[in-house]
Amino acid sequence: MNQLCPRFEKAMGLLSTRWVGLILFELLKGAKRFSEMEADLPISGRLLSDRLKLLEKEGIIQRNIYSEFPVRIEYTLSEKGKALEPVIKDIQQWAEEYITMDDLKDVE
Amino acid sequence: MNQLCPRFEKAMGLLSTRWVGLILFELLKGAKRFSEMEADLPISGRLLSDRLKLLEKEGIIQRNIYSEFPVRIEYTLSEKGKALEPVIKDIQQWAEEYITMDDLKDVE
DNA sequence: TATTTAAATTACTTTTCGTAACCAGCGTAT
DNA sequence: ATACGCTGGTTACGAAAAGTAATTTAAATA
Repeated sequence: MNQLCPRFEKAMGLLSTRWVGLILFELLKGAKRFSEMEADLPISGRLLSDRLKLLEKEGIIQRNIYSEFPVRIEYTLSEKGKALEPVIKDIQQWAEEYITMDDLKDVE
Repeated sequence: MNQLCPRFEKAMGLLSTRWVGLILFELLKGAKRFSEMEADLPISGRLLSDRLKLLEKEGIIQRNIYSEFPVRIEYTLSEKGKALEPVIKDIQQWAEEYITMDDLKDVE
């Protein structure tokens, strides 16, 4: 009986897309290349490629090409992306306070 | 080359589980019954059931049974769950500021 | 044109999702 | 007793998305 705010629903949809949070966390530390992110995150190249395209389309990240040898491509947060920093920080803080060792055992 | 914090990764995994964000948003408004959430959220009973079980297992929500006629079962946030309020509020604020009408058209 | 390196895609299998139909338990009416 | 109505789920199954590994594209040198 209660309408959800469409903007919130959209935002939540984006942020709850698998791996998007970790990619944002990574990019908050600064510009990153594809292979760096692939190494740092537990995500396959296929999905990393998908998610970077999604985030670029949504205006959250920028893709910068440097025509060096070999070619270098860096991903950075846009202003819209940087504005998500509080969200990520809050999650970090919550995790530190409420995620226990037991939670990490993950004995599903 | 950069290690992710396991607690953060776990928290992000939880929060980025489909529908979890919307369920939290719903429960921040107060106790809710299964059928209320099913009506309010664009989620099927099967997944709502799955997610409620997950969140209960993770200690984020509580399931309270009232033996009335007919039986009433209410879900509420635990302390751990309520502590996620800042995350949800930040997402709301970000959505209001950065999600445009265009974003909502979603013409993928 | 062949080489080198990074970035991205394709082909294929496994997991998760979404829809709709179905079941359980309990109090009440017949 | 048994049949019904109400809430709160679960099951079955086809569709969609994710995971893995091998392959392809592309650009600057040589």
